[in-house]
Amino acid sequence: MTGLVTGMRSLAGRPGTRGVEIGALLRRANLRPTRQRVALATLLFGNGDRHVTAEILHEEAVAAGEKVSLATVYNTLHQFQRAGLLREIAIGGQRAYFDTNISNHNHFFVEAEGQLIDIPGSSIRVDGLPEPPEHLEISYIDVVVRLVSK
Amino acid sequence: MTGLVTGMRSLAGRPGTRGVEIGALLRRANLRPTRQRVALATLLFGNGDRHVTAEILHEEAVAAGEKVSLATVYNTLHQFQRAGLLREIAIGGQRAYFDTNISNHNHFFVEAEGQLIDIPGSSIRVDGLPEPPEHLEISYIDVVVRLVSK
DNA sequence: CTGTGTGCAAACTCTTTGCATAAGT
DNA sequence: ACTTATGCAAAGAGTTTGCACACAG
Repeated sequence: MTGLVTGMRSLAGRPGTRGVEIGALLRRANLRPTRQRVALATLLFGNGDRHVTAEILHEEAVAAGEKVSLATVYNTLHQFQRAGLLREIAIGGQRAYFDTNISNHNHFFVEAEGQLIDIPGSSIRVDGLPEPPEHLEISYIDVVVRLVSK
Repeated sequence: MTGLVTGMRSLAGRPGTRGVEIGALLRRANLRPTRQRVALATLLFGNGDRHVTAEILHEEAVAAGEKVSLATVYNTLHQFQRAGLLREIAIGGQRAYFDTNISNHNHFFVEAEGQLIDIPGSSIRVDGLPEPPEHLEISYIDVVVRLVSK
């Protein structure tokens, strides 16, 4: 059995994401560039890869002076996810994390702080995976490396 | 960089678990063998490895004629987990899964049905893991292989 | 008896939804 | 104008908690 690079199924590539291109990014995803979406997208994609919860993103938007409701943040995160701009990370617990890095990669999870750290997709290889049951195929492989204090 | 077998930190070994030993199992964990705990432990450990949610276990207990409240099922699952008899699996979503197999292993997750399937711990190897950040060490490595219909 | 466990209901957290209003094209 | 998005508040899931009663040792 040969090694497998982990990560999610292939997605449409995401364009460069600085400043003024946010509108185009949204339009390409068939999402109207409303004020709220632009604000959230700017927070998410305007400054490198990020891991956010709905609540964190909402707080940031409010702190930045944007009038956005938490419900809209949830809706928007899911719209972005459907559009392939975000990926949801399963870390257990009740809070949902979204990752702006949609390329092949995995995560360290610092249990004490609920903090996620990227592991480049090129580093980890998973070997020895059994065949999936009949009629099922691998969508993607999640690797979460849990960290605790030494 | 060398390969790592995935799984959780080492735990006190669990004894064989058929029939009459349940009481001893509980006592060893410093948990009084109450009627409810014995009933739940029997459902959990009496018949091979299992993956349950609180709700499923509660339904089974009720179906088996046991008078147990859902709150007690939650309490009991967490007590068992603290005692090292169960492990919680992070599959994302809001439902918490508990696994009676506490040895090194990982999971297929059938997204359509919310079903978990064990992958023996001896099969999977993770290679190429970067060093964790300062002062942190690996607690365990979660590998969840998500499956979808072909 | 004494202390621990249980059951119930209420509280809590996170998330989703329905519907009137607002905004984009 | 026409359609889609937003905001609010309420509902919904899953889970936890407080406290009186019940039970194991």
